[in-house]
Amino acid sequence: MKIKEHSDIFDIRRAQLTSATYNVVSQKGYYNFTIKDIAQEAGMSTGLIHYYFKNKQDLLLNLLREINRNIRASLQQDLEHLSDPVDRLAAFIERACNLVMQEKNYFYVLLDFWTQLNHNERMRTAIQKLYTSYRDVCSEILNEGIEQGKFNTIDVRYTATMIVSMVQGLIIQYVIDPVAFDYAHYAHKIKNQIIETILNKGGQ
Amino acid sequence: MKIKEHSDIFDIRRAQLTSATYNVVSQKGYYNFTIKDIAQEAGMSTGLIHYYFKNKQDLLLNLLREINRNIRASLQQDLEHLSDPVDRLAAFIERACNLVMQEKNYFYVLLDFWTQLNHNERMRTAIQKLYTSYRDVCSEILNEGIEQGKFNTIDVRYTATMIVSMVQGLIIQYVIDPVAFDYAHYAHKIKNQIIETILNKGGQ
Amino acid sequence: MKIKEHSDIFDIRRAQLTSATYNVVSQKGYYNFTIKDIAQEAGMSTGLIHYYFKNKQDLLLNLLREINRNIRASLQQDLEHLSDPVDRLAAFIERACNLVMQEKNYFYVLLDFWTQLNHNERMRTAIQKLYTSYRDVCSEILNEGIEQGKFNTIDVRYTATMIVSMVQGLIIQYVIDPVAFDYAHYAHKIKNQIIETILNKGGQ
Amino acid sequence: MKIKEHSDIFDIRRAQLTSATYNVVSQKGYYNFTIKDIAQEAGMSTGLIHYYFKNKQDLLLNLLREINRNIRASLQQDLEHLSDPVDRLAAFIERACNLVMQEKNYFYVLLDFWTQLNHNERMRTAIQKLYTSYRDVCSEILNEGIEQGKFNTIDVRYTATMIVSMVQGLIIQYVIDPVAFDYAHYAHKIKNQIIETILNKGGQ
DNA sequence: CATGAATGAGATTTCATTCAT
DNA sequence: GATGAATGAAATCTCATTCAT
Repeated sequence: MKIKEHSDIFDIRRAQLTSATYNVVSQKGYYNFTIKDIAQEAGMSTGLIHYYFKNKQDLLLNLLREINRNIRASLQQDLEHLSDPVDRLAAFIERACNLVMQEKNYFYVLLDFWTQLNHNERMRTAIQKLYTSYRDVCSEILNEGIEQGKFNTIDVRYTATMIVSMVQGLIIQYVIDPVAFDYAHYAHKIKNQIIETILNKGGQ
Repeated sequence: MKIKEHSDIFDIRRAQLTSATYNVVSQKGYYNFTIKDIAQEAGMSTGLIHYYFKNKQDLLLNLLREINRNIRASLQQDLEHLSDPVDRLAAFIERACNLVMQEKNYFYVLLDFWTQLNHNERMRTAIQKLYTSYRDVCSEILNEGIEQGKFNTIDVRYTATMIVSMVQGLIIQYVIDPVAFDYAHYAHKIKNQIIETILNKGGQ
Repeated sequence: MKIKEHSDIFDIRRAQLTSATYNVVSQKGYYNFTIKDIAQEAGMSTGLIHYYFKNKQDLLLNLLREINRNIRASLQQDLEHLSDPVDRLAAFIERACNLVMQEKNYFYVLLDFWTQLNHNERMRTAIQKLYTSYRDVCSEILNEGIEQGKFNTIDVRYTATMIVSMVQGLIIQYVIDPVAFDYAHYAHKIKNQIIETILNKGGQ
Repeated sequence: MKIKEHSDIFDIRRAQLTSATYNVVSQKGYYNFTIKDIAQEAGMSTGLIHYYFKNKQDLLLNLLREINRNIRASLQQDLEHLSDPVDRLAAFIERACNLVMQEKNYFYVLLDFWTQLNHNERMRTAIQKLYTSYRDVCSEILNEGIEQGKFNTIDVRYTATMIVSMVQGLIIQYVIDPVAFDYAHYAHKIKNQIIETILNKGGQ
């Protein structure tokens, strides 16, 4: 009971702080925010943050993992009610492309985390998991499609990697220069182009 | 003479410092290095750095511009002796893909600069220029190919953006996780695939 | 309660620091002291000073305002229990002249602040307020005296300015060269001379 | 010959630097200027300054002495062609009051030097000399006037000190707050008032 | 004489972390 | 659990002065 209560408050506080950290990092950037900023955003004292998180790094690592969880959960949610591999692949691409339009900060914050790739083992692992997951999910869809004779017989790992490349590459160009091209239009176009390319027209 | 000499030393020192900054940022990361690190790397006193650069920001901006200059110059060098659009396109893709293998730090440092997109006007502009340049160069090659009837009649801006997406997307996945797939192989494959796709087989 | 306590400590620390600053500036001069000096004088760490004051400027501005407050309060205290304009004028002059003898540093520190007249808007304003206050208080006394027929009908603003000039001019000469003349004697003399000059002898 | 030439250049350079220092201190303030500022103003290198002056202090001390020389010379020039003590006293007051209107910076720079009173023996001495000189010149005029029966028999040292007080006190109030009163008018008024007061009307 | 590059000490300021309450 | 005052290390930047050329 006691423990349960404690655990509840503990989890709630950690969630509050993670959320506050996301907001603060979105606005001020990964390297320009202070513990005080988090405290103010969360409406707590600075000291309390170190009660719930070992240190700043720990708090940030937690945020990264939370973001990863959210992205994957959201992706899975979008795919789970679809059964046709073609629909699933379309949804996979759409979902990834739309994320950056719905919540641009998501990607900015992720970019900031990338700078830790070389300097923080655990963060590198977390980032790697996200992209591995992308490729895995995509590969799974491709395999299903091939099994069902709806997709051409392609190199699945390579194709999955290329699909992720196209989507991520487009997103990055958009994030760097949002007015350089019509992102929504291009996102739509690559979805069609990808599906067009791998669709087994002679099939059935 | 006098002026030339002065200018020489000034330029030499700035180049030394820019180079030292590149080395230090490569190793320690954009946000973890100090002016003292640069001084030690360059074998100078800390004060001298502020004699040649207004402040840390100024030094970093200079490094970014230098990197941009180098990338573009290197790209241009590789393309200028080729005349056939097919060769040029192949070289464009190869060059971009190879860069990260030859000098992995190049990309890590660039990633670090991306975190300034939201916080530094001038750096954003510099980064945007690089990617605009990528798309422009690629578009130019595509246009040549179409004019010469070697490429299909495609949407040039879109296709250029997609090519850049594929290359950059692949690079990013490689940088995040160098052992997740056989980068060199995939890089080779997308080059062929891209060219295959836009080549006008009915032409001539 | 809670808030009050916090406020108490906050105010106490600020007062301690202001006092420490006064001591340090008195000894080392406005431009030769460091934050570290203040910290040592107050027995605190350097970081704490910036916890209570935004920066060095803020701390100094606060000191100036405190000095102003003290001077005015002390002046008012000396005058409030006197009702006869002649007594009040005598007290006004005496008080001003005595201040520099009781606490010579007061004036040295003020002199230091004067060097900010051209370079710091808020300090200029604070300094101007002090002298405006001097002239206003003096004018008020003169008006009372005239109304009561005890003083000649004189140009009040001009006379007030002249009285302040005589006092301040004497103080400055004393501060510059304390042994050049018998300050106490001269201070006494100008008080009598001023009163003698404006006293309405035909009155009553 | 050689020595003479050397000496000429030496003096010229020192004068140039003193003048440049005055300009720079006027604009930037006593404590905010750098050797580089002086070098730029004088069109020399920073190194050369230390060839002609031992250090920054030395340069400033020289400036103070130069200002003193100028003020005294200018005062003497204005007085030397006048013989009547009344005229001479009027000129003495006028000249002092006008100086601040003609060249406001003069006084600002002097104020800055006053902050050295407690911290620099030689500067204190230089400043003291100026005010001693003021009182001496004034005393001399008063003595002449008394001898010639034109002035009342007054306490000369005291009166001289008071005259200097009135003038300096007015100037300071003007410098602190140039729009608080009509300085030119008040300056004119005190001149008349002073002369009126000490003029021996029963005389002759 | 003259230059200006180079030094290096020192100053302000920031901030993660701790800990007494 | 919660607070926020306090610490102190570290970082950037400034600048008088020196000295090789």
